[in-house]
Amino acid sequence: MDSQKVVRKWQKRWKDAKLFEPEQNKQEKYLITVPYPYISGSLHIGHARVVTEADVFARFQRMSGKNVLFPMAFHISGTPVLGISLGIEKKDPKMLALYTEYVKAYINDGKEVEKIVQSFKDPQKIVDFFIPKMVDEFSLLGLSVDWRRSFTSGEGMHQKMVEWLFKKYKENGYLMQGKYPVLFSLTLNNAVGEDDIKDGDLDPVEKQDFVLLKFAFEDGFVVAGTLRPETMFGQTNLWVNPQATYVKAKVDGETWYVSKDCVTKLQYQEHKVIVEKELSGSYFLNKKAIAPFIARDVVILEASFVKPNICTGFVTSVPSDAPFDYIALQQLKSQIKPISIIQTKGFGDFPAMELCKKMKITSLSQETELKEATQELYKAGFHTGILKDNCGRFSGMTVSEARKSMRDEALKDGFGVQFYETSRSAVSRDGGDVIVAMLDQQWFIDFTAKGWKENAKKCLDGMTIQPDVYRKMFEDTFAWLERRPCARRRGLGTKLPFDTNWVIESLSDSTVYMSLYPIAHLLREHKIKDNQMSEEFFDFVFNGHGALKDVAKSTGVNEQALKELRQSFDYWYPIDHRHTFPAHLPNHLSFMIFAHVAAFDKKYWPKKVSFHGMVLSEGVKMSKSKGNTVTLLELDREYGADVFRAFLCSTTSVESTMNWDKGTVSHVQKHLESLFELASELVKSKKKGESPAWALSQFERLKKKASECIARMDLRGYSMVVLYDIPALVKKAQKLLSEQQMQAFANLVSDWIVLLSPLVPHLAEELNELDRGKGFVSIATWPKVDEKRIDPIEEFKVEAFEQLVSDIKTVITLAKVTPKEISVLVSSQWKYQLFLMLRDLLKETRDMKVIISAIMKTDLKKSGEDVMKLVQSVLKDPQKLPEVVLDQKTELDTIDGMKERLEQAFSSKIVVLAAEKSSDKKANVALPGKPAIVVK
RNA sequence: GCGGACGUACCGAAGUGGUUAAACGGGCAAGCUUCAGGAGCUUGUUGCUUAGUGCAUGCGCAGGUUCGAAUCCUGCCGUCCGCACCA
Repeated sequence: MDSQKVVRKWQKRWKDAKLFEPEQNKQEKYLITVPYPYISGSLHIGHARVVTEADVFARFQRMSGKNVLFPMAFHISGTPVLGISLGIEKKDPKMLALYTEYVKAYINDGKEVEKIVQSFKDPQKIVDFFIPKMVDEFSLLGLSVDWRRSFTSGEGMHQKMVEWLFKKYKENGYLMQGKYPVLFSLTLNNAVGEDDIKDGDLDPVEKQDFVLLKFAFEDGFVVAGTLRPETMFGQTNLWVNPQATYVKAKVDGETWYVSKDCVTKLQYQEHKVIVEKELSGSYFLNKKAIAPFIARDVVILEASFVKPNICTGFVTSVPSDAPFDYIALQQLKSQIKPISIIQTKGFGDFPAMELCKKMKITSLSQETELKEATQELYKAGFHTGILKDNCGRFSGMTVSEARKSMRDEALKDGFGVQFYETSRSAVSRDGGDVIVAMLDQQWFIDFTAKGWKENAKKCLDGMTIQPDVYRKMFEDTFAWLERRPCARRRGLGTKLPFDTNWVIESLSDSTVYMSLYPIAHLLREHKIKDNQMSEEFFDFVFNGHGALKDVAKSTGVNEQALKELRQSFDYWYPIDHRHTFPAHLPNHLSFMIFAHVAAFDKKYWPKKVSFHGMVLSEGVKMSKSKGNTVTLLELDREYGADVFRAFLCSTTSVESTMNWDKGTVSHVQKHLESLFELASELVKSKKKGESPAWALSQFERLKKKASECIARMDLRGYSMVVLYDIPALVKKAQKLLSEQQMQAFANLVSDWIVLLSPLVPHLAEELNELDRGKGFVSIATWPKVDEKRIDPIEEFKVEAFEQLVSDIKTVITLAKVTPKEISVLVSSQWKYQLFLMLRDLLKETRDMKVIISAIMKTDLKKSGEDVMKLVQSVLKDPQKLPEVVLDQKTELDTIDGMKERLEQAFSSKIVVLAAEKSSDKKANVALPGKPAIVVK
């Protein structure tokens, strides 16, 4: 079977038949969504997981009689696309290579490739190039997506809808403005994100919150920064780098001494700085300054580890708790002794000294070890440290309390100033320095606004969360959500409608975009212009607010169109189901809930979220550098959609990790091929007739299991049944049934094909074409389970036969004989009576006394001793009691009926007897359902 | 540190108080089949033991609740994730 050909054949037919383009009707609807993907190049199997799982489930819902809408759109907001453009423009070799490779996957002509890559200097060109490719690639998976309703977050309808949302936020008092520190590129003169910073993804840059402390020095202050104000009672000296350049400057009217590099940073953090003169670091050597908190003279010593481009270029020294300071003093052979200030669990008076000794650090050149030691002490101190008696009014506080109190006091009393610094030195993609800048008037979403969290909680309480363990995480997230910056100075997206200098940040603009799915194609059809999609417009379409006539008048949209839009929205909304990744929980999904409760009437709040697991390739995370990325193009070429779908769903439960491993994938591929052959064989051989009850019963049972599993989105359980259990049953039937019976049994293949359809739709369509010759199995009705067909007794008889065969084999092996005659001795009559009684009794009690006394009241008493033994052993090991207890006659007849097949199987004479009629001592070991076996 | 999840065979994994734990998939081994390869089929894959279809052990470790625990509770060990403004 040529998978590519089959995939394309059916996808074309589905498309031509508009099979997955639903409109509102009288049926119950089901709107299932997945996160819209961000464009970033070729799609790979990581992207494929969420859509495939959603698709399998969507197909099942559709076949179960619901009107299912599975739509998809594309996200282009934010800075990553800009980062790509910038990288290409600045000829970043990595970026060029990456995108050349992406484009090459679609375009053969080398010159054309280069031309396209160069065009990516314009971000819109990236969007225009990749989106059609993404649609094609997703389609290759066989998704039942209605592509008519797709849009990007850059389109007018999306932007207008986001504007509407933000106006709602504003009206509700959910927005506020304030100061906010951001990473900032001096050359780009703009805020930057992870994507704009060189190696920002590998080694993320954070903003660290320092306190600058002022040390009275000459006519002003030497200023040193610290992350650990709680250690200030342990200060012994200051450090300066004599090789670096410093300045004397007026900062907000005071005279400060700081490194030259610090000046710009101070300016970007809202300080007024006028440089008076430059000074060498050596100017400060061995001079004294007065340390804050301890109000004592400390000497300024030289230290090469002090970097002028970090903070102010001065560092205050706390040798008791800072490994760098301790080692630096050691190397200087200084007389200065550390002052013990913090009691840290697991350490004595001088943790820095202890740790350095333990880690064998003796020199400042061991920078890596020193950093590690600093980290460890920082952590240990923060979690377990308590300030000692020599720390003034802060004595007895924990480190975390003291850090806050001392910081607050320093800021309040004016000898400290807040200052942000990057966690490492960083440059933007164009090579310019990245610093921390303070933005004024930053816009925030204020989740703490009155009533908002309560409503969000109400929405959550009404939602299904699958699996439910994630509910608590939602609750925790809601609890700690406070204020979130929601707009930036740059990036693609929607401008804040009431402050157009700002672009709405990309997570905040993608919270309610699903609301466009019911109407996107209609907006296009009716040629509704951007400027017509006003606040009144969305109020009407989304919430039914306002009068049709008024809205038509104010927007210029005709009443019929408005009515249609409104009806379509009201039909499809709310979202019935969103399938997504747990990483979205603390941000996107929580924001989605908050945004819905902020802007939509209660009946449109989302109803269900389900979560899926991670994706690995060959046991590790997929990444370009590891070379284990599998793109959807490769997938299509080598395996085809059905193999992926079957592999994903059968090897991985929805919530666990999928590991793409080629060995297993090709097994699945082969399995599908043989499954196809098996099913085709059934289609060809089926004839009217009667197949035995046990086989029908087992098939019905599997059908039931598959239906139950897929209904609760247990895709793995469902896949196992349709891919493995059913073929195993077919093979068993082929072995045990006569030709005529098998031909009759083969009729079940039609149901099987339907059951396969959500999972492997292309293969199922092929089979269906063979079987019925027309129509689409993709929209067939899910088969009903006929409980009446499930017959445990008939099934038990077959199992008993198989068990008997296996037992006889064991006995033969143990007896080491080639049997001429095999006797099957069916248990004595009284044991059936006992087992039946025991089965009922065991349902009520496990108490031996009660059971025995009940049994001894009956005529079983005459077998007294044997009964006791048997009851004891059954109670000890209740599995001895078979699921179904027949009577002696039925068992005899059943086995007698198998005689011929047994004789064939063992090429031996078979004698079937009741235990009572046998003189063999083995007859006693026979139990109901477990006859004794004697080989001769 | 806080919060959450997990720990079952050689591997992935099913089973969440009661019908033989390990279904199912894979690996490995033996046998059959095939000119060969690929593959397919059968059997086996905790230990002990046996003239008889057996017994014992067993779900990270140690306890507890229960007639009965992989499953519930407690403690310990180990692994993973989140703790934000980043899509």
